[in-house]
Amino acid sequence: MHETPHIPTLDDVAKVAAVSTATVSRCLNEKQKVSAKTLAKVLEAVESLGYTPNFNARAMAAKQSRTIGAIIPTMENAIFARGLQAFQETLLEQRYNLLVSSSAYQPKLEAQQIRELVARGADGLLLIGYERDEAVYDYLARRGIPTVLAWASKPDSRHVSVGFDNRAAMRQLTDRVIEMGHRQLAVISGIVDGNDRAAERLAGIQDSWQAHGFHLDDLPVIQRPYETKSGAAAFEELVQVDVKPTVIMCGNDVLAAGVVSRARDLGFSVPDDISVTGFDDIELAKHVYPALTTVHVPHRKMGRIAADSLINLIEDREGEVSQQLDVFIQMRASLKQL
Amino acid sequence: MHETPHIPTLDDVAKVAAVSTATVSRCLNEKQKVSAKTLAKVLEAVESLGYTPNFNARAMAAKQSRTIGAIIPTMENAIFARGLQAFQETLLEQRYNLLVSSSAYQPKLEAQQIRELVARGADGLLLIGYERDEAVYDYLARRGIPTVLAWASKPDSRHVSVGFDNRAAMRQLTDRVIEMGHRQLAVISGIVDGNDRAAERLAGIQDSWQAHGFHLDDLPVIQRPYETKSGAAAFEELVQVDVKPTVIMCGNDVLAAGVVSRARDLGFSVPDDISVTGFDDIELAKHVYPALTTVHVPHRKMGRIAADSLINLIEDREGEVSQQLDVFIQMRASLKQL
DNA sequence: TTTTATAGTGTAAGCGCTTACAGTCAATTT
DNA sequence: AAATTGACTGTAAGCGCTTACACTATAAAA
Repeated sequence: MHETPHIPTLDDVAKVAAVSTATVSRCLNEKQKVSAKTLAKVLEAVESLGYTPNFNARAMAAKQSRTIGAIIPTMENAIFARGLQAFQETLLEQRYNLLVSSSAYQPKLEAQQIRELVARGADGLLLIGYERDEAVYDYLARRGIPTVLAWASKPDSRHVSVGFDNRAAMRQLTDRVIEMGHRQLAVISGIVDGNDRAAERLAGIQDSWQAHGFHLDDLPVIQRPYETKSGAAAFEELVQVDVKPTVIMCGNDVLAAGVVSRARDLGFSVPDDISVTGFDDIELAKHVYPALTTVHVPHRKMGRIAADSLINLIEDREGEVSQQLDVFIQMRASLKQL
Repeated sequence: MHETPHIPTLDDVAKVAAVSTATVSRCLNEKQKVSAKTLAKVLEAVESLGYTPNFNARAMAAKQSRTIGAIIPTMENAIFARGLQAFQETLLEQRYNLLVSSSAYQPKLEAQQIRELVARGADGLLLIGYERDEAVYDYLARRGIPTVLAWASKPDSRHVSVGFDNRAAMRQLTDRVIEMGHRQLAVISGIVDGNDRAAERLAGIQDSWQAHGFHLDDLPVIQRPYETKSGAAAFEELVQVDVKPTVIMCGNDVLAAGVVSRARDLGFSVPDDISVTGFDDIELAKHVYPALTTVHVPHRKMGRIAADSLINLIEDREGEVSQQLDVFIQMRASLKQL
């Protein structure tokens, strides 16, 4: 394929510095085991040759890579961006590197990416949500790959997770909505199939709805992918019925943003004609107009804690227990008292 | 650290299938060189053992990794998300994998990440913008690492780039703004230091401003990081002067979104009291209110072409020339004729 | 039938590193 | 002075894979 210019190796450095490869390796990884004189000599050789260690060789020989893999459903909207950024920053502080890939919400693809990352020697994995094929967990267990599940929480499960209770949070939001006088709800949920967070959120709404004595049949629900345009389209469907909803509760802020803008384009006033709620409290939620009432999730905190837990797990330290974070309802203009 | 369960290797597979490791390797990589019978036998062994190839070993032995590295300034806002997603999809189609890391707009960190990815055996690199230390380019050249620069375009340079002319685009937008009667402009630029895209965009505004016979001294410019809250804060500064601007041109949509919401919070009507423009046409631009007049960048197309170019480069095929993509001005409500 | 391809397989030499182990030598102890 | 220690350093055996090369059948050609 390519002209291969000579790339300096440990051997080259060793030769130039007139020491053994073992010594060079020590200079790079365990300075304290080497005399100051040797260290200087070696570093100079490294410098002059422009040597960079070959990561693959190192990982293979050392059987650890200081690399963490993360697989998120999508990079295309900001749902995971903030948490992941914090996750990465925390890892970096501890000299771990992050490899990210995205699964496009497809379990098959996710499973493949997991293998991919493990094959790459990831020391640990960050996965979103807990619902996946048992075979995947088996694989991870057999390989002894420490794994943290985030963005969801299942305290009773045997996996360590750092997240929040999607269901309870959504139930709480729904309680609030109903308290505020709304009786005609409509729901635009994410696609629940293969997405436990979406499923839990929907369940949370239903919990509240039933607890208030209403019947599930009277709760219109449509499922759509997490994209603003899906939210927009769904809105049009929902308002074409006889009894218009007084509030549309969305599975996340992205859907809600789509709803709000389409509503405005169609001449509806939010929240005077119709209220809208979201979930996640991403940037977008503050900047659409009217700003979204939503569930605030401490994304950065979650990312940070997930990183710490994972590293603890990898380094066999204590403190790797699951954590359930608190979320709260962020009231903004898109939801109105009736 | 961890109990190390036995992880099956090529040797194990070879033993179980009663063939040599070379044959197993062929079954995995060059099926056509192997008899159907052997293939079946081997695949069965692979299956029964739950074998997954060790990536590091493979990369080391084969001296190629089918991995592309990308370093973007940030994952935290959506500027790069869409293009990167398309980039990844295109790579995947050709069986290349993507490794992403972010440099937080710090050249030093970027340089480090470049070495990191190269050390990991990346077959090629995607970098944003062209402005970086010559030493970095030297390093890349010495190692023979094919590199594509995106989100910017410098046709005369020796590097291959897939992007658009930030300066010309912003100049065009500014021409439009001035044509629409605006004479009191104010600019919220990104931080231009170490960010050639931001610098070019600012230069584009200045080009137009001067071409229309105005003086640079009369063009208030402030630089802020690409965050909505910076845009919001900058807005407050800009309107505290005697002669309020009739339009605020922002270095990108993120800043503009911040401006628009803060303006509203402070009781300004956009665009009646003040117009606002952005750049990039990310999702956010459509969903803030009023929607942003901005420069539309074909992010997905750019990502796709960048991927194709890079692969061509790596595989020494033709067609790896730089491409400059067309952008256009997307008029929306945030900019008003005076 | 003998020669010559050809398809399929095995052998073994690395790829660039880490690290157990052994060795050297000067500084301390006894 | 001999023995012990400890600080450095070197030797060499892998880590799990790919691939050049050699080899063995079998089919095609002569």
